[in-house]
Amino acid sequence: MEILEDSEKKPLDFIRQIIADDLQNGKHQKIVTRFPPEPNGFLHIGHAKSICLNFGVAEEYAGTCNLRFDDTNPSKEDVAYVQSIEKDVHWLGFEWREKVLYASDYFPQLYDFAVELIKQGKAYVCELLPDEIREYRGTLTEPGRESPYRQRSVEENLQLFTQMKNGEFSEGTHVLRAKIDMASPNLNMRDPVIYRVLKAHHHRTGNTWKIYPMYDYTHCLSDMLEGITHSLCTLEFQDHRPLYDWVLDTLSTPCHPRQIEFARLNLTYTVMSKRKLLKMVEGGFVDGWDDPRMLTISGLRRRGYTPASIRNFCKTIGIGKSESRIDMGVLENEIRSDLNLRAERRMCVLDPVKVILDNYPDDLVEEMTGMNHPQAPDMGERAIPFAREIYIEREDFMENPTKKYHRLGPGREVRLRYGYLIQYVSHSKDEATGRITEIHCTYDPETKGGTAPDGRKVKGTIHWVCAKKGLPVTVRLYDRLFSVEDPEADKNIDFLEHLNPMSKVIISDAIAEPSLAALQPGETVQFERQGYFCADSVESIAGKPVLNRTVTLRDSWESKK
RNA sequence: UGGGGCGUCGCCAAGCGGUAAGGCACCGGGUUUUGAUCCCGGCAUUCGUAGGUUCGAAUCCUGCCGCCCCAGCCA
Repeated sequence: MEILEDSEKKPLDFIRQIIADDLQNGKHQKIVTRFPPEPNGFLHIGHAKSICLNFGVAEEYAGTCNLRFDDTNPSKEDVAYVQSIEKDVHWLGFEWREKVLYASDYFPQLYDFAVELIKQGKAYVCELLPDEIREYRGTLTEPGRESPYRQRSVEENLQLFTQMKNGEFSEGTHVLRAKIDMASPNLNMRDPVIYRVLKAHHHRTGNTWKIYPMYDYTHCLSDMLEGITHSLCTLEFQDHRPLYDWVLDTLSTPCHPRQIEFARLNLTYTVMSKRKLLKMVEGGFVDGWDDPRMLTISGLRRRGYTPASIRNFCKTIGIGKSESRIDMGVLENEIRSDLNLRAERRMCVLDPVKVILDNYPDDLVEEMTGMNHPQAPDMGERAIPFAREIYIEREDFMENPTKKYHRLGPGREVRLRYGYLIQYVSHSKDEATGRITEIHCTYDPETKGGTAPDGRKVKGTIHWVCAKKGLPVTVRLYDRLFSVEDPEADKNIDFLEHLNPMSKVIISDAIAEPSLAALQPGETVQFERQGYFCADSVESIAGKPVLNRTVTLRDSWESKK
């Protein structure tokens, strides 16, 4: 089935308005954006927002978007991350024209620009210690003081910078600083460090460099070198824009990308920072970065989210500058509406209780026919075995049913989906626990398939699985990771205190209709009346899928009762 | 108390001086062999707040209030 994405016209967000204007008034003929992750962690749903924006805008306006790794801090980065990031961006459905780019590819040019800055008298080597630099920087309300090394001659700076490059100084002793304004109300402009000594192994340049450029200095120049027209980043970089512009203006570069900031994504019932995600992984609170409860791209993929649902989600929430927290229900709604169209329907009993049809032949096994998708006959049908003993959901039987409850109970008749109408006879239970052990019913032979020739109506239709032919499966019921909307609301309470203890419930004795044995890893089906379930891509084995619940079906009964 | 941002329905979000789009949620009703889907209908006299300009303001101006970000040799 075709991947559906809503194509209704949405008003342009403020970034697209700027871009459309720039194109229309001729400022640019073609737009170029970039997605610049640091390879120091896994991508999450928040990155997806940025990816959809940058690659999306490029697609919509016939431009290009570069995937560029911002790898200027070798002490935190690793190739393993670049691989997972590339995989995730591809999986979301985006392509980059040129080969993958790296800020580290520009190290030689960045170095030359630094020399140029020194020659202009706009940068100097500072020997203040880290603590001293902080002290000299001043505070939010008091201006900083100038470094005693600020007035060095160009020659001396050149000499010292060369020595830095040659590895003659140890980490923390020398930095190259831009000479801007120690009294600026913007702390980023108080002679920011642009190069530091770092003797770490870099995943791409190895040990050739002993000094590494800082983000602010690197990013604007990398953008410029690639001819980026619009450099889109999150709100916290707003204060950095003057520095971004200063570097490009001071070096009088041939082009000057425009940095535009937008609000990052926040969702209810989760946390988004890399640091906190890392803490959950390292603390063993989740089963790794791709735990289906994690809102990492790899976690969502394993959970059963589709690329289209994530792209639609990003489209729905839009782009703006106000900080917001999107209701998790919006994301869930997107995956439901996508899966509703494409997932085949199946039956699976999660909490089985046996039903015996007293008047059904002892050794007969019939084949019932179920639609793979009631609204899409072209998706075909499958056979479902039926016999005297079946399992139904424990919650589909009630000893003393209320008026609104229209499932099985004393005196009740219900329909077994694609099966027969059955009539309650008796039930037995464990007196000690009150737990129902068995239910006896009779079936109406005239109602095969579920319709009564006399036209009588039954209120309830329940799902079932043949006891003899059913396939035992392991099902994991995943739910929101946290039990409160904003786990970070109270600064005095560790966010981990709010973990939802029921976020992962493993059911090892569920019983599914036999056709489920054919489910391939990564494939998703709808268990009727329950939700969408995806065969786990790493733990499923041939003929025996392990199922992850992606999301439940909407349930208006749950809220009514 | 320095600087930079943000404040439109429960949650997002259009609106760009001419009299409040849309989505999610929610509430009704219809269809239904999934209490699902689908379909119909309802849901801000009001735009943080107080003034001002104007025939006319959510949109322009001023003050006030609230929230977020910034003092890494992280990105």
